[in-house]
Amino acid sequence: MSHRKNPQISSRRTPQQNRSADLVAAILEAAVQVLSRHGAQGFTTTRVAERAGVSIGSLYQYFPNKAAILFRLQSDEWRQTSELLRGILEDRTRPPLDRLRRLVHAFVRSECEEAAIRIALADAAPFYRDIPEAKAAKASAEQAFEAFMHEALPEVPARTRALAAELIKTSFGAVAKAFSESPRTPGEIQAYSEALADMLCAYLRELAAGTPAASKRPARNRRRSG
Amino acid sequence: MSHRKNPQISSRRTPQQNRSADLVAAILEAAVQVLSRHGAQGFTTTRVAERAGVSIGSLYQYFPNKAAILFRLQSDEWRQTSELLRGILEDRTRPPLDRLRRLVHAFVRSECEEAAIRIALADAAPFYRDIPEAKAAKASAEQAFEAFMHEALPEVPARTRALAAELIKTSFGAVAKAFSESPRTPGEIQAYSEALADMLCAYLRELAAGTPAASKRPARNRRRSG
DNA sequence: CTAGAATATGAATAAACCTTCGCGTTTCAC
DNA sequence: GTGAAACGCGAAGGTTTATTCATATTCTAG
Repeated sequence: MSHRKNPQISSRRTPQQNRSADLVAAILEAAVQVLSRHGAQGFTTTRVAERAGVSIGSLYQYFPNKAAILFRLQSDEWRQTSELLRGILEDRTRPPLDRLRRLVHAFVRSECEEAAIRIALADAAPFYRDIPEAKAAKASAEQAFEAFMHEALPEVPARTRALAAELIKTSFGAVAKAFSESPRTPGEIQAYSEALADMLCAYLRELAAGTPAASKRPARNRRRSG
Repeated sequence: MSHRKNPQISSRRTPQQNRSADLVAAILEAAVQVLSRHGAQGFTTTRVAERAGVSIGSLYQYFPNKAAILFRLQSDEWRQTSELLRGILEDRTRPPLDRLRRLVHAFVRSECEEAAIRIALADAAPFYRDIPEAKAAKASAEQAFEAFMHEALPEVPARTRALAAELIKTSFGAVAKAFSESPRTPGEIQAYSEALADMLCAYLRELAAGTPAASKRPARNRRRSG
């Protein structure tokens, strides 16, 4: 496991004039296009610079290396998605399970849009994975979700709740990503989101109803505190 | 999406004598070691040959390219896991939900063993993805799971069941993979598997009980045939 | 034993790629 | 207007990597 070098992320130079800000914007837009057209494998600095219509030297004025560009794209994306999810989770006018259902639909839909770029970004994950700054972008949504779980399962022991939270977060993101990998019709997307929402809601309902399925589960391996 | 070249998979030459069979075996074993030590990024044909103690030329006698080696590793792994899962799913002496619970535990445990190689293989997926031969290795488990779902939800409409099957398969694999990516204690693994099993079982139970949570779900967006 | 097939070798080839550096150009503060 | 700082450029350096091929060695049938 000693093969992962922690790449530099902070930019070499910070844009101060308008033209350089435009240049950075052009690079980022070009990066998205290159990534979705050529995939993670074909994502090269030369191609990005070419597509952006700037010199390769200019690119390296503002990004210390290739990984920094990829990280920036992923980071922006996380931030954007975080905003979306937080907005839904914090709408206290609706009951929790209703919000969860909306969350699923919104997220799956957002994953299916621009699926190409999301898949490519995921493929490129080895380049920027393990960067501490990565978690900051997702922090907002994480926090909102913690609050949500607390609201949805007030009676459940903290340990159980934390476990459930992680499980839902994980399955949520992973399933949506897997689903976005092969193209589907809007109808399929709708039906699938509905099923995923059904599953998560069923789980939460069972947790809220007390020890889940105590009579139906084999008695061994019970490790609940109460 | 024109960037994916369908790589050659079939080997250039088939081993006929013992020494060449040994050579292929040595290469595959070395490939596993290189992959888990250096990751998908550091997986190079030179390193594999070096590690295996054979010449790079010999490697190319039996594998047409790098992707073929990776594909072979993934393929073997899928076959192996398929066997494991099928064995559990087809044990008709236990009730379906009990089998599902066992399935979860077995799968998560197997994913957590040798996590390094599994993560690296997933990272390398862009190299061998979209190869038709890939699906054959998983077919055995797929089929067993279809049968299982039919047994577990006999009364449910086929459409709903198919949707649930895909959802469970997807979330199952994705969650296990995500979970294996960061190291955990055996206790955590156990607790997490239990939670995942709880979730899947809750869902199946609700499906089996008829239209799930009809009264609790908003009336709009109902698209069930009945 | 021997010819031919199978096998093993590794230097060489060729291509792709990341990143740097020196120099010319534009902008801005004064 | 002027000097300095910011900006933009792209050829060139240097490394890595996949793959080939001519040659040498080993095996096996007869």
